[in-house]
Amino acid sequence: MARGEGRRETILAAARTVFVRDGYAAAKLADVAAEAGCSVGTLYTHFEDRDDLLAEVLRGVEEEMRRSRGPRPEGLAPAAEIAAANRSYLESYRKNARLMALLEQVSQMHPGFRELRLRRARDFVGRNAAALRRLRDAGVVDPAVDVEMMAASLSAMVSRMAYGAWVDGEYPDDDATLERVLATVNRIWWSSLGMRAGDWGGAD
Amino acid sequence: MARGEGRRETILAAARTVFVRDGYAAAKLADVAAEAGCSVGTLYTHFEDRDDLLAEVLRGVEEEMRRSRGPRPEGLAPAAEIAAANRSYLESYRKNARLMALLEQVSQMHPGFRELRLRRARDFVGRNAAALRRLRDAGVVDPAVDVEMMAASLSAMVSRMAYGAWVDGEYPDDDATLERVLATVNRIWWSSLGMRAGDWGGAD
Amino acid sequence: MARGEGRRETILAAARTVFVRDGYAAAKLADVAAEAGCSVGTLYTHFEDRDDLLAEVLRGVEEEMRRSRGPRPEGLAPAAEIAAANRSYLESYRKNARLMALLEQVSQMHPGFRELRLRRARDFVGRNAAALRRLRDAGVVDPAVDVEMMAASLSAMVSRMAYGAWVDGEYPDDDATLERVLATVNRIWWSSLGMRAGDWGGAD
Amino acid sequence: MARGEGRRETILAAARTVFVRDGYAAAKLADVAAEAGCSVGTLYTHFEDRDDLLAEVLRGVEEEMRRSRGPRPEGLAPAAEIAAANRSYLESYRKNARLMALLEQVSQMHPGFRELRLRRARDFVGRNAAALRRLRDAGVVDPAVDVEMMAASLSAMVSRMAYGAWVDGEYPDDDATLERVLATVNRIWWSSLGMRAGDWGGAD
DNA sequence: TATGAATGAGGTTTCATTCAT
DNA sequence: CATGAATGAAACCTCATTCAT
Repeated sequence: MARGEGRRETILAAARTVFVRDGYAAAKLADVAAEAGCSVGTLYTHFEDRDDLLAEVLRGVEEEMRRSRGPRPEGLAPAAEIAAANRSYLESYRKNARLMALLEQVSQMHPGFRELRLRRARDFVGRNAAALRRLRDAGVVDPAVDVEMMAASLSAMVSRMAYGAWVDGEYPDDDATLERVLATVNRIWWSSLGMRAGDWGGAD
Repeated sequence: MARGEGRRETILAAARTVFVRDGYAAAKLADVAAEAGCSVGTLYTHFEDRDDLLAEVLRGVEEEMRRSRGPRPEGLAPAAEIAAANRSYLESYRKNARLMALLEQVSQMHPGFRELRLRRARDFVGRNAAALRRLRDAGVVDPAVDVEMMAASLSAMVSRMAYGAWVDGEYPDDDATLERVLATVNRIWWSSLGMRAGDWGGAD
Repeated sequence: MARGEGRRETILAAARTVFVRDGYAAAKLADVAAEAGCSVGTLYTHFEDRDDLLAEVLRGVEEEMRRSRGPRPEGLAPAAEIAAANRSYLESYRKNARLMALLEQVSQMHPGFRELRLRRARDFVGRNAAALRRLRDAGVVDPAVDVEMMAASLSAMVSRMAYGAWVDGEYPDDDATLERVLATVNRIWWSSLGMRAGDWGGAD
Repeated sequence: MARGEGRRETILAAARTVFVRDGYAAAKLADVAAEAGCSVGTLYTHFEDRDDLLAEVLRGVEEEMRRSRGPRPEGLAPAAEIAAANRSYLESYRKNARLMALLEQVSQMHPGFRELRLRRARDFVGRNAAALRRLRDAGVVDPAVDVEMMAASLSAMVSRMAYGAWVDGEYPDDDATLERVLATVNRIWWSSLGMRAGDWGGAD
């Protein structure tokens, strides 16, 4: 119906809906077409094949998340900066939980999807590692610390907690849960970096 | 062919090989039968269906892991106890990484498999929470701490690091990587519990 | 191959051929496809599944039979009306004997098919009961008669004789058999309704 | 367990239960073995194959029915003799309705089973034809009547009504239904034979 | 560009039958 | 005679992809 770009976007939105709703294995192109209000043949006018369609969906999400995350805030205290990054990550994850689950699922099947997930993870780890390096250079953190591995570990903790909370549904899906998770991971971050309780005041 | 003594075990081993090698979706019963040296029909003499076969494979791994993990060691210092638990978990994960990946993959498809994974996760978290409670009652850990959430977070960190190391292959698959990961997560555990560096001496 | 105009009809005809020739259990979709000159997958473009295909075949026959039977003729003497109805039923049955046998067979397996057969039977009985009621109200038939049961019995007789003649093949499959059966069941109908021989003159 | 004959009878009883309960297509030898308390292999010690087992079951029922029906009663008035035969048939059918349905079902698949059913039907028709011939020779019935066809028709009526009542379940399954059916078919019999109402008094 | 009927490869599942113990 | 694990042949059904209109 709609021309050119509009049609492509419509299909992407429909595919996102269907893939997220039914999972990778159960999602059928016929359903995507129905959701998009076009025929299956049309899908092949705009996308290579089933996996290409999914890849585009995921690429779109990555873009979206990148946009929603602003630049590193200036002038925050280290503790506050960490808290802000964690909050941003958790909120974003909560909003896109079904998609993150989908990404997790498909990343085991095709190397292409795996790269997508790893890129996202490395991006998060990388930014955290940079923050750690700044703190180390500022003398806040013990110089002997394995910065790369610590950034990876603390990042892994946050992302897996998000998975547990909003994909596995291990806790009630409400704001209180987010705050509780956030408070805990923040505390672990700070203490791991050698910050004393006094440094945290009102940080969150 | 065989008299049916080890038949079931033979099939389980073959299924483990094939499922791990090809992934859930691509694994074919014909390949399992070929690997086991029996006909496809025989699989149905011992298992309900394809999913039952996989479930038994995974149940077997759970059992195996449970056995490989001995009882909680007596008389260790808290820091050493934590280190021992983490080492045990990481070593076990490393040995069964492909299966853990498989479990991750299928747990998104069938609730039954999901329960299997969550049970394993909750078991690990639960034991860690118990350890935390002991430390809190002993006055080592700040009484204000959210024990459940902290146990969950620290456990999540360890398990996700294992996933990154041996499923994603983010680091070289050697003993040095295991030690590096272990040192980092131990340090985070200890500092999160308020232990000072002096408490750790030679713990690992 | 074809453009899908008569595709559905082609498949229905092929299915009818195969189901009638091989019976419900032995009929294979591969044979239906071969007979229809299309691939097996195409069957699923037009029908839910194997049973849906058979149901549509049977529904088609029902329709066909309904059309072949005109409205109740006006101005016939009661005896002649009965004779006409019986002739119409027998001729129709003879023409579709294999399908009636198939319907009999499958109606024991799936409730849906059973309903199809019972609907057809009840329709025949119902029309006969209506005729009986008219004759009772006109004083031709003894008012004490159990109209429902008598209509059911006389209908059962006609339908089972048709089954014996053209499914079981108890008599030669020729026009003389039809006339012989018809003469006999007509005579039973008439005498059961208290009509004397004089009423029948040349009725048939 | 039991020796020789006893074992064979046990299996036959089990097979009867299972075939009647599940129908020909759904009946599984494994269920028969379970019901009989033996292994599947044992079934093959006593019977050729699945169909042979069913054939023996049906042959047993035929025997049983033959025994339950006594010799033609002496000294009854014709109307009463007819009524007695009809009652006997209907009662027997009602008792074995599930088996009659099974026989109907399988008689379309194998000629052997078909012969079994036709033999039973012809037996009933034959006895009725003999009665008719006696009545014709005694001058009760019009000599012009087609005795064979009339016997077949009236027999078909009775048997199909029994099917409708106790296989299709078109009426309540109680004694009143049996009496109602019986009264109706008797009346049709009698009037078809030219007997006047006065002849029937208390016949039933 | 859009359509949607046609394709067909391929896996899972069932169960009567056999035969070594 | 009894056992029951092993067999393996079939058949249904799915669905991504194509291509004539």
